Amino acid sequence: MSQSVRVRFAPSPTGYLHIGGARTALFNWLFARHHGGTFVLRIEDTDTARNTQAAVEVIFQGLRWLGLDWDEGPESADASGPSRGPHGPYFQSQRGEIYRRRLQELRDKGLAYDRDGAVYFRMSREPITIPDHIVGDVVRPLTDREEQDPDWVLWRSDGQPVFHFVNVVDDAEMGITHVIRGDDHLTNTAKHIALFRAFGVSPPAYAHLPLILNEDGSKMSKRDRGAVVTNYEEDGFAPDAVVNYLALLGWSPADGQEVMTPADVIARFDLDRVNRSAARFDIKKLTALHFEHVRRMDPEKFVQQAVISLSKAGIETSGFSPAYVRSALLTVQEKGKLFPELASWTDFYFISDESLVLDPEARAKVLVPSARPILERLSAAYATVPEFSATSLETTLKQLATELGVKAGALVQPCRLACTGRLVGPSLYHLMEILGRDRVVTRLRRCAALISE
RNA sequence: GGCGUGUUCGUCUAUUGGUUAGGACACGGCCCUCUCAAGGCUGAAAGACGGGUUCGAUUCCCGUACGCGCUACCA
Repeated sequence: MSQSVRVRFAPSPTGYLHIGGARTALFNWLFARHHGGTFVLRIEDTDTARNTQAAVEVIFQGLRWLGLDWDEGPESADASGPSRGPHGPYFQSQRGEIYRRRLQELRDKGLAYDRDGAVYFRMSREPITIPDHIVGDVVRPLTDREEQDPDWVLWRSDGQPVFHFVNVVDDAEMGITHVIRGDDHLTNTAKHIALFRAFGVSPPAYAHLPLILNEDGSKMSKRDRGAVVTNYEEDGFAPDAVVNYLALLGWSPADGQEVMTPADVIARFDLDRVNRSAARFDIKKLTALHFEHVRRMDPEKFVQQAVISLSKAGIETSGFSPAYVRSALLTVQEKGKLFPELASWTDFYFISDESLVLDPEARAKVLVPSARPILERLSAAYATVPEFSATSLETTLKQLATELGVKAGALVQPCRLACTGRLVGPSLYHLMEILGRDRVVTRLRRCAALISE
């Protein structure tokens, strides 16, 4: 079956990409990639009033950010624009002709008929078993209401086809082999199976994914910040980390590996290890995964991304040599911070000695009178140390501490504050080496001068 | 209401009749240490409840409770 797998993600452009939708897209994509199949993107934009081109753009952007590329589907957010693949158009709003033809087919077979201005489907009277790869076989008997009247509307009296109909027609036309979608469609799948049979097409395999809930177990709505994919981009998460985390919600690899690149996930992914129960979204675990990904990220890529987020925070690195920017930023890669937080960890590398602002709280705590001679001695020592390298700076500092009869920490803290304006940050000796002798000495002196006798 | 579906540490999960119920995140402690992290060691922490079946149930069956879904000329 490897060659024939065809799956699709069929979002409705509502103006944002829901995290649950992204997870559905991801599982489809993973399944296709794992089996060497085809991932189709289809836009269900039948609600013309609400579905704008901008709304389609948002979906594209979210999928692209996550790295979920589609093999068939639109190439433009414009519904009448170009597309890729032999089964277009991939916007439902452009497929009216196909739907009308399929409706006629049903009429010809005596399976569709008019009633009250709408067109009804002659539904199966028998219970339908839904074979689901995740949930197992689900028998869906008729409801009380359906006992009376099992038929349902295919085409509304306002001239619009209903979701169940277009969904099945498209899946049949596009040769979809596996329908992987949210749990909320499970019960309705009986209708879909009946329709496939009516068309004489054998239904695809089904896999209904459990839902993603908020941390407190409530349902995620667009009002929840975590429900909207673009927010993760804004908050500075690495997309690979989000993919990794999403994959782990409802699925786990047989080997128990937790930190995985998309390629790692593809290699391990299959439907047989997908859960049946809903999962709560845990931002802390996502963050931890983000740290792991950042730490393992290619340094050049890290620097590139860090420069962008620094620029967004108003810190310009373009005035410095690429080598300087690179070595400065790499001192914080191992910290695994979210990109927007990087600014407050590295700003001291890129601002002038004069505009360095000392954190008031730290200043009150560290710049006590006894710190003045320490800073003076240290600046003198650093002004003349032969080699301005991390190791020699460390040796020098520790020697001075011994000489003064104090612990190294008594020198480290004021020194760090003088150089960076804060008490936390990258490795002190490395940061000073990168800053260079002139700036370190200047900053130490300036700081010493701030302390009144 | 009816039908469907789910329920293992706080959270994500492993385990498909026999385990001291494992891991990860978060949390506590210790070590390391120039800060913050990281890392190492370590601690606390779970099978919703009640019945069966079985020599033996987290695992199979039934019921109860609770959550969720569907029950539309919404998608």
